[in-house]
Amino acid sequence: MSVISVDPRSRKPIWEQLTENIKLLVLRGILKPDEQLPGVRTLAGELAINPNTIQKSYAELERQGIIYSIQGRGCFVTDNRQSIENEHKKALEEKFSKIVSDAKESRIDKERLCALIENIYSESES
Amino acid sequence: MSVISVDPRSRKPIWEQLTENIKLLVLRGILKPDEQLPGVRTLAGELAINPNTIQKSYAELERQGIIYSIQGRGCFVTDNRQSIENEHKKALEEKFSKIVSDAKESRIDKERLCALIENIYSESES
Amino acid sequence: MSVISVDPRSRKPIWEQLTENIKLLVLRGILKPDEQLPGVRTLAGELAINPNTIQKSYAELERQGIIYSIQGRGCFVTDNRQSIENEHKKALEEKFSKIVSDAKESRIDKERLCALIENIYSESES
Amino acid sequence: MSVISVDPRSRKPIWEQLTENIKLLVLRGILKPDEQLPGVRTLAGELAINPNTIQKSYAELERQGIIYSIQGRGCFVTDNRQSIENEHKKALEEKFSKIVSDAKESRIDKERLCALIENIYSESES
DNA sequence: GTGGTCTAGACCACC
DNA sequence: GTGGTCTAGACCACT
Repeated sequence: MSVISVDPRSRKPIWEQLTENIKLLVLRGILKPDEQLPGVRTLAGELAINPNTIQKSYAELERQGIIYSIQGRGCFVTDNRQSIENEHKKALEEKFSKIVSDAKESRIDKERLCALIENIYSESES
Repeated sequence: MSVISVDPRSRKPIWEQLTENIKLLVLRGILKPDEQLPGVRTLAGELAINPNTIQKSYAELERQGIIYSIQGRGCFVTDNRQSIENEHKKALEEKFSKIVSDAKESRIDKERLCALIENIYSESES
Repeated sequence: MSVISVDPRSRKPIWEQLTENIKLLVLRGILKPDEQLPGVRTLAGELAINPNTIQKSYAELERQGIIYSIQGRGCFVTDNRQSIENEHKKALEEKFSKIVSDAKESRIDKERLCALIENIYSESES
Repeated sequence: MSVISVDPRSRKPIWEQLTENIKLLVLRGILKPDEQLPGVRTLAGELAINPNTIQKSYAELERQGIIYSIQGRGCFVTDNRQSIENEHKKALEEKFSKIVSDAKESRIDKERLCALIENIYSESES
């Protein structure tokens, strides 16, 4: 059984959810380099969605360099996890900076933000 | 002339941009309580977009309790700025917490986050 | 009537042909900046192919930054023709270099290649 | 061990890569006339690919007149290297001409092309 | 009206 | 068996 799941009722397109989902699995090392992804039809069956939707997601992942496909064999995880991870961190920091700017504009104290950070980082390791 | 502007190329719907835009103007006190908003057709002309889009945005703002409309007169800003501001701050803090969780999961140091905060808060007041 | 055409019997996917086709029209200035492209259904009718195929092509063109789409309005040509043109030239030169290497390996005289170039460049301006 | 290699990740079908690969070996004289090619199963084992793929490639090579097969014995290189070479050169020149036309249309100077040629031909003999 | 997404089902080349 | 392409037709949000 797969650990992948999507919410068809979300406003975010299923193929985007799927893309992000798999990206995270690769980032966390749950999907290891050169490991084969489930086939489009298989996964479509498990998630009860259309194979084409899976296909679109796989195509996007390949475009992003996270997976590669071999004709007649299937799709596999690339082994450049490091660069993907760096890119992901950079994107996160940008989003973070943007929201901090918003917070500043709304006159939220920076101490408040730091306190929130402390809370989250001191939570039990999941 | 209004200080309101929208970007039709953005992936975010125009009516959402407009809603957020006006919400900010109220928050910053640029639009004061009981001040009248520009008419639907007027604003549509200025922004070169469809009046229905403006209408949808005004409806959303009324639903959120930020403005009220009087039949045959127009739309006006409500005076509960304080509660709107609180709500806005709360929403910001939730988004902030969520992204901090993501950062933690990606093993970004909390010191890094605090440094980013310092940078932004020490920028010149715009 | 449109100047766009595709060959459904080619080995190259229709959506790729279409993408390349439109890219050339932009490059040659036949499609001008901010000009609207034909709608997916319209073009699908003209070319007697499925709207989804057009859609895939438009999506790729948007990803390449050659066009942009506005929700509910349509697709339009971007105005960064210069950068697209440069990128295109660079790609052409790479392909050219690669084939010259092959020619060298096959012991084709460089004089022969230059002669071919002369021939083509002295042809009547189309 | 053979000097043949293929890249299963490439978008180009493996059997095509293989065909081209062997063709080059014949052209360069590494595979000499009447020399026997590795057996289908042997080569399949070495390259870790499906025997059917090798079979398809050998069939294509035979169709092109580059090798011939003897029932129960195996496949052998034909000795009409000259004609193959000529055909290969002709194909190269056609591809070359086509790309030069594209370059002309993109207003790349012919001097630029000649310079590229000079560079490549003056490189150290590999 | 537009583009964007999704489904269902087909066909293809490749392995 | 696999992924890749294409068709037909539907639904959605946005304008």
